[in-house]
Amino acid sequence: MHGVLLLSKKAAVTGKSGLLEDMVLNERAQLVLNSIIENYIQSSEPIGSRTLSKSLGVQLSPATIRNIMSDLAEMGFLIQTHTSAGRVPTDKAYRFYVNSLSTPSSVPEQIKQKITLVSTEQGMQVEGILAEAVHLLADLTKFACVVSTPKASVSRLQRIELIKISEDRILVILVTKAGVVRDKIIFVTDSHSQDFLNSVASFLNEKFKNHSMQEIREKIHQYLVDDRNRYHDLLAQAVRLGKKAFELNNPGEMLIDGQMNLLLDPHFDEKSSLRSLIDAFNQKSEIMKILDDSMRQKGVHIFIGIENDFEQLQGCSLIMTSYRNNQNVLGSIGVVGPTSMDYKKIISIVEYTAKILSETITERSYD
Amino acid sequence: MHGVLLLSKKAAVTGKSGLLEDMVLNERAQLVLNSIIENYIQSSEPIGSRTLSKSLGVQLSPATIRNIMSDLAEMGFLIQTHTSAGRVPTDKAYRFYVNSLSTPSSVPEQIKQKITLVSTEQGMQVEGILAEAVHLLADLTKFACVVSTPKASVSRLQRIELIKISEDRILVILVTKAGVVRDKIIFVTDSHSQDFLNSVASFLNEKFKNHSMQEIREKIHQYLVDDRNRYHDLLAQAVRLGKKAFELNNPGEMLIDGQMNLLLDPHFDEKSSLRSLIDAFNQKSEIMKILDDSMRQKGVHIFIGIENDFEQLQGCSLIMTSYRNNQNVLGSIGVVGPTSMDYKKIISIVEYTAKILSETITERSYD
DNA sequence: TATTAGCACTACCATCTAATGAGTGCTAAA
DNA sequence: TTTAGCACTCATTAGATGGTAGTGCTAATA
Repeated sequence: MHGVLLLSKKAAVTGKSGLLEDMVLNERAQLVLNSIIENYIQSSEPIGSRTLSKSLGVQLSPATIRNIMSDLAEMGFLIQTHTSAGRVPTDKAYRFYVNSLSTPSSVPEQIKQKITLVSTEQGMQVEGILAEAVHLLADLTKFACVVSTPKASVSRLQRIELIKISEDRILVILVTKAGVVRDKIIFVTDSHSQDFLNSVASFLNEKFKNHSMQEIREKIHQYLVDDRNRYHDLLAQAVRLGKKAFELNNPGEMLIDGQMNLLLDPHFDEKSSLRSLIDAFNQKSEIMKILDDSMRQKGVHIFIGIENDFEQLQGCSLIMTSYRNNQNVLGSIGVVGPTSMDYKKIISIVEYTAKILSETITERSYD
Repeated sequence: MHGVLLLSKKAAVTGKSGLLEDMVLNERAQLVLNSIIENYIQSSEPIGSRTLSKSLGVQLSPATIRNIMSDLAEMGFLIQTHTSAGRVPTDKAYRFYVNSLSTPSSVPEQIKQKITLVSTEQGMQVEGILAEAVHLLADLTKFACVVSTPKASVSRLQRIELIKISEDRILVILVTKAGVVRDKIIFVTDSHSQDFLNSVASFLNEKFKNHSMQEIREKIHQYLVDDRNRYHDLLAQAVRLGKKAFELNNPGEMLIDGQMNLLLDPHFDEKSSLRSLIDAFNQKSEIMKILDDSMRQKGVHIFIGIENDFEQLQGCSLIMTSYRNNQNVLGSIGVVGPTSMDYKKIISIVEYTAKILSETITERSYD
């Protein structure tokens, strides 16, 4: 026996029990599986036992590997495209692989250098910075990338402005602490002078500065349920206008970049999967949901294949993470790519980009 | 001879001179050429003389048509992909075809009904309306569509706000008459109180409301070259801040939608042309140039194949037109598609969409 | 008992061939 | 001037073929 180099050879592939249920793979099976996955990520072509035997660090004959592969296939980690083809990892395999990536690999120095956001120097605001970040990410990963704009509701008020546009229209400008400027039109039934609007605005600013939009909406609601006759006219009007001004308007937006990168990927060259992708990106609301979900928990979120709930994207993997300023989680950013992506690399790039993005936006915040 | 149905049969295909130089096509040649183009737009496949003979309204034998085709090919209107293939129109042919479309065909009623912008009802501002318009256009044409955001320089000032963010940063909010809200950060060396900024803002508002950004910049420049000691402190400061505030910052942006539609088009299925397209859309500045150019002149602009200066897009045709409010031309909107697009249909849709967009934005303008 | 060599088998792939067919150009007849 | 007829070209398609990369199984081996 060659001793050291050979790994433990217990019952076939699974752990000591030998049952498939556990899905506890012995060391050697793991080694083989990981090697298949990494090879496949590289080549995008089915991996055969002979190829693997060579590329594998350990000395194992093709026949042995075939046995292991056969077991792995039975357990659902591998499939064959046809009888005499090599094996291809399943979603389950990628999940196993990703879970086994304990130490988050660090970004190579030369890529780190590329991850810088320059738009901030040009007096650009949050949206511009986000656009740059998502473009950068698309460029580095060569996949499609998405980023959600900061949720207004979590952000705190820096300032509100009311500008009279016409007799029945008022332009509301909300500036949040996060550095986001939102504007919208509200319609009113009776006309107000700009002076009056200024008073209302300064009242609202005084009252609500530093409060989150959510809080503000609640407080205003409180005012309204109280007997409003107790308040003098200005206050009553201010509350009424404030209600409209702070009403949740836009459901939040997202920016997409690099969609077309996916087309160069060999995995999406069939027409059917292409169409499904196009549909997916047209239905922004679904992607938005995934982005929103990723906001709620810390760390990088990985959806492999069918793990995401959006059918059209179930041929893809998503790597998502949130970005924040020093106060709040603001939104999330991530990539959409083939399930056979280089997870190690992509995860680290997404993570690092989000980090830089967070730093940049924190710098830009108004606290 | 059959008389009526047969068209004039002068010397071959060109006018009476028989010289190719004129490029004056006789009626019959035009008929054939137009028919080839329309067939090809429909089928995306080379058109043969037999096919044409059937689909043509006039009674002409395949042989005769071959003669005409041969002449047209010699004149550069048609090419063959290989010796025994049917003919395919060249850019020159499309140009001829488009020029001969005298009466702009009207949009079918059922498509007209689809061209409505609803975002305006949700208190959305110009950018939102533009996003909806370009999305709509992409959906109707099934090509890639672009729209440029309103140029700040031509638009007139509705209002400026200055908000103190920190000791050295001021948030400038510019509201233009066109309904565009732009924000940016300016950096200052010495700190100002918010009260002071309010005074400056109200001074600037008073002084410059309804002036175009261009004018404002010029006036401020004038103030600066005048002996500034003649002005009291507020004025001097106002001018200095105003200079920064009104400085041209962003070069204007554009929104793209439906890029991926192009992939379903049979003309872009080769990898090479795909790559060139991806590059094209990554280099927004070049497309921006074309959009800018289309702003300067009235009407619909059509760039067929090589007619646009952007090499990466020379395999495409662009249909562009401007949109406006009741005061100014604000930007332009259009589609990018294969040279074999259905010009009649696309032109009319672009035109009509731009019209609706203009109306919607005019409604939204602050005049 | 685990591993490996050997072998039969499978299915894809690239290459070749021949047949098909759409389309042309030319020529001579109408 | 138009058209019918014919020879010719060339892409596309369908079979046929040999090669290749892979498998599963079995029996020999360490």
